[in-house]
Amino acid sequence: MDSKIVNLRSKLEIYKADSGGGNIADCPVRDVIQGINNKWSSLLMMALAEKPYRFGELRRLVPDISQRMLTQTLHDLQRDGYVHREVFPTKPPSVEYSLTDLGRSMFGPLHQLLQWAERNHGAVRDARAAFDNTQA
Amino acid sequence: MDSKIVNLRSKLEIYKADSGGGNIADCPVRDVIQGINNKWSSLLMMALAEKPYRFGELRRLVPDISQRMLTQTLHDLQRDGYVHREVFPTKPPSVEYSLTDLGRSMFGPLHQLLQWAERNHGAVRDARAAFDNTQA
DNA sequence: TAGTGCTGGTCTCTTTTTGAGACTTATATA
DNA sequence: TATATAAGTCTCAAAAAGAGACCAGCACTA
Repeated sequence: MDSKIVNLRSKLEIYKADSGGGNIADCPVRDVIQGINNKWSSLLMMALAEKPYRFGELRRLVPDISQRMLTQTLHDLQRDGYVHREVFPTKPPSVEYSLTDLGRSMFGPLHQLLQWAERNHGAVRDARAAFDNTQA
Repeated sequence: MDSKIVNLRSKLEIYKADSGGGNIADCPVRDVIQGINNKWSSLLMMALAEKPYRFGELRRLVPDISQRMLTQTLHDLQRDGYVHREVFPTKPPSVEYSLTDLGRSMFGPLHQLLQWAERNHGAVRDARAAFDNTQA
């Protein structure tokens, strides 16, 4: 069982935990991925990859995000270094969010995944329908 | 504001909602992505990309997933067509999970993203430290 | 023959996360 | 004077996730 954890670590060359303790849970890749892999992050990355947006623009662009989660997700993206936040001294002050170089770098592979989803959503929809049929 | 939604749609060529209503919320890409983009899916995909595993093996492989979420995530991955579930008539019966062709196809771009995370977790860690410093 | 462990789950309860929506502060406009 | 706008915060309710007990059927052991 433990040997299988080691096995997965080596095969994927991805589970190189800094701790060295072999505990899959404090794996740096998971740490990074969980910042990217959540409901709103990829959507906001997608928007900001197009061009910088202000807070209110993003809110209108993604109407079903709550203000609370927009604030929080942008904050997390900024903390992880993907997004730059700039305040302009207008009245009232406006805030612009844009991708950093790191953000643009990360958006490369993310975009590939999004494109896969675009190309294959038909297949996924069919799979769901088939599955739901066999269950019923 | 509505023109900006259309703008994002066209630029990214990704928001082609079946509804045609222009509502970003019922976008097929988001529908697919949310199945992939969650805490445990990518981790289980990563494990199954290596080789098929049984339920209990996966549980030991990812010690911090609850049995409840393992069941549910595997179920969702199966429903979306990424994972095949096969019951073997051993005593007690064992269940093996493996990737389908669709699953392997999706793992391609997902793997690219995981590799990005592997290569750049240092940069992300540094960004977090810097951010936390300016806040304190 | 009673006890233990293995399999792959489900069920219930608690904790965490998310969502909905009111509220803020300062300024500009009607 | 009343209203709007900006970018949030705050509170409360709802949804999702985690912890851990429990289940059935069979094999092995004492």
